[in-house]
Amino acid sequence: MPPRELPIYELENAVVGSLRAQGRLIVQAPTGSGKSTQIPQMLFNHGLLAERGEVVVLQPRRLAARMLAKRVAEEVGTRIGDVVGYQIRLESRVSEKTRIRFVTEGILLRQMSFDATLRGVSAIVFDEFHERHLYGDISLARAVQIQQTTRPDLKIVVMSATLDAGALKSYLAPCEVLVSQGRSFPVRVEYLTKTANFEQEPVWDVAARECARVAGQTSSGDFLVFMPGAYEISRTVQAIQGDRALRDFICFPLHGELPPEQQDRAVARYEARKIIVSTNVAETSLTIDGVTVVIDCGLARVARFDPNRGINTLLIEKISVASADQRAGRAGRTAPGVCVRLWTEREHGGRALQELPEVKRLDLSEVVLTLKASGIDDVGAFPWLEKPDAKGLERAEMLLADLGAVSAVSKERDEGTPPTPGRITEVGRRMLRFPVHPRYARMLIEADARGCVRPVALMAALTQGRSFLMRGVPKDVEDAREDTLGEEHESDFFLLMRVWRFADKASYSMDACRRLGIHAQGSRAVGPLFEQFLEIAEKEGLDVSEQRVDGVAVRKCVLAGFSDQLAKRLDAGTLRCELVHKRKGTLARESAIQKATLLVAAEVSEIGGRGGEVNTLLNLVTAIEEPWLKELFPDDYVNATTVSYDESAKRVVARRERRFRDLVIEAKASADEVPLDAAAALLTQQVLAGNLKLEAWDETVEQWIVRVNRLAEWFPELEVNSLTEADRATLVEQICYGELGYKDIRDKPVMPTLRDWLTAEQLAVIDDYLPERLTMANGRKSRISYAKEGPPVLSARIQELYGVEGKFTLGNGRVPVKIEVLAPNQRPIQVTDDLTNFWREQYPKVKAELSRRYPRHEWR
DNA sequence: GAGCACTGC
Repeated sequence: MPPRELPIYELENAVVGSLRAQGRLIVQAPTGSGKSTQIPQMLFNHGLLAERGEVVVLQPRRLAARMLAKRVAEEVGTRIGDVVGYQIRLESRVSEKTRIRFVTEGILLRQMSFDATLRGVSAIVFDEFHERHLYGDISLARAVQIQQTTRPDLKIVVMSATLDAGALKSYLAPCEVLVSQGRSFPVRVEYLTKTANFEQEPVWDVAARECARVAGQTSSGDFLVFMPGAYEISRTVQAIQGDRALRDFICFPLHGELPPEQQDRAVARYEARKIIVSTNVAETSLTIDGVTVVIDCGLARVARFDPNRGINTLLIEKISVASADQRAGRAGRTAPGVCVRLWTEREHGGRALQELPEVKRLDLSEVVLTLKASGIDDVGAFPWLEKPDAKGLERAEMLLADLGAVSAVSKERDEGTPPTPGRITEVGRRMLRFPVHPRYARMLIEADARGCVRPVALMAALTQGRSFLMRGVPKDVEDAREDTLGEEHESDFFLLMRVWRFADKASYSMDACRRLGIHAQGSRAVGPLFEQFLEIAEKEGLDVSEQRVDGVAVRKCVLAGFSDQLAKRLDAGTLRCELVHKRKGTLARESAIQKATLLVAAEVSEIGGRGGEVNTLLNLVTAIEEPWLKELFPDDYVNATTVSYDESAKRVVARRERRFRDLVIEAKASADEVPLDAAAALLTQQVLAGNLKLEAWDETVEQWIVRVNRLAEWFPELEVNSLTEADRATLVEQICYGELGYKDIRDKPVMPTLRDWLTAEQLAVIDDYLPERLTMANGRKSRISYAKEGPPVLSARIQELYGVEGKFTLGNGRVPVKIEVLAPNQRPIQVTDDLTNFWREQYPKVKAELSRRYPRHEWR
């Protein structure tokens, strides 16, 4: 189609007019409308750029940047790199003459962080903004800031296929939204009428049943089934192949871990109708022709970063409405289609509209460092389009401080007050020159001091992209790996290096790579990155000379970058580990480092299993020697005798303990003497927490404490100190003093210690003033109970009270006593403070009733 | 029966 006939040209006048008036614009238009190629040209042709200014078009993918530049160059009629150019990592085709420049997201953000005025840039176009990549969000926010301050003439255009334009519009206000409609084939969406319970009927069985049902209603077109992962896919394929109604179909699995030829087989065209069972690869990246039926289970595995624990998670979640629409659209590429959703319409209404933007899901440390380099210290106050969780920002600040990239964040602070924002340090600025995660940047700087920049640069390059070592390979591949690569006991990084060297030597040949289970494409990308890192390192004055590789030096660099992921093996026999920060994890099966007792994991991921159980896996492991901890982090390594309470022995013991931050590396009982006050304090803690019970501390003791407190209250002239909760702890501590174990304190008398609370004079009167028992006029003794509040209470059965009259008092008549009259069964029937009154008023009625119920008792 | 898919400097 000639460019002028593209649907986007309906908007030409509006685009130009709006940008002249406001400098900000949102364009909403679907794929195929021509917006990516034509809007930059409109800006250029209508004089919206300064005399030699350029329009920078932001693309999320390198391939798109390159292809779009090529197309636009053809349309403009120049060679690429002339008026129209592109710039992506490791590749730049621009010149002095370039006025339309397609770039990928990282390029623009770097340009902004090194030149805050964006000299030479007249306009920025953000394409595919709905994908909401982290760098897209940040770049837009920075562009708006720059426009508001130093560059009011800068034009900003945000474009997307689908967009929640409301939030964006108010973020960019004042700003117009222009909409262009697209064209596509209709897809009829069907829902289940009843919620499926995948616990009872597995998702693969439901999917196969729906396939069979729809197959009976259609006579042509292929099927595409979406599943969350490889395991569910293989079960679905089995279920489909076992279904007689589907025997005319051929069925293929499709996911990223499959070898390329199997992926090709799934996508190829056949005479017979086919069913492809796929992960999300088929949602966006792969297009499959001929599909008219989509069966969508509505689930996907989603990767996130949990800032609370500093752990990556990969768990099965419900997909959003936008993602479900994208999947449904796969049925309407070539003809009208059907999409069956394995959930109800009602449940659909409760789903999230969009996936969470990256800024809510990813580790933010690199972005925070970039912002601080631009002078934005308080990143919480940055005008985020969508503000990340405070926890995520805090986590990033902490990591950067640990790495020395940011001046230390004060760790002891009051609950609720935000941390003081740290400032970027000189080391932080040097780190930022390297386009890698701050952990690896820090390792490169450490490597300079230890003479191992080359291997560390290679390690950084090896971990940039996807892992290129296939998992779960067959036994023969495993054996081939071991034969070719040898054993490794020090670091998974070293094994990866050997894998890459092997692939590099074999010129990334498919055959050689397949033999060892290597993704050829992935390993091919390592070399150029390695070169780039070495180039930057050299420019930064690091020592990049070839040296004999010192494995110890390299492993120390790994420790410098990942000290917060130090782990200790719990037992020689298990893979379970304990990490710094009270986390737990399991050594991954595919790690070669199965024997180390102390290690650092460069990858910590939480993975959801089939039955919903969750596992934290430690991967990309490096064995660590304990003395390095002291060498690299002298302030965090402790080797001291500590005194602690041993729960199983119920005893305070001295231990020789070696610790890194809060991770105990080893604790051994020590013959050292235990200081008695420390022992008493620890035992007291256990007693007060209710874990240990002092048998002698009974109800009588509690009553005694109440009596002391009431004595202080009612007889202030005695100057008795009342006994508070804190005093109680002091008393327990006094009782425990001199003892080490529970067996020493369990039956230890407590009253002697408690009696010491009072002076001799006070002791002399307490039993007199506030006695435990009171002798009444008839000669009988009755118990008196004291409570924290209210008068003392004398309780006695009616028969015990015969012959007693009037009121009772204690303490020389100062404290009136309540009398609780009990029935023969000890149940209270009346509370009174005057017995004479009771005998006269209530007793006759009580007697009538009770004497009938208890005829064998005496009733006067 | 441990583990989606991407992408960028």
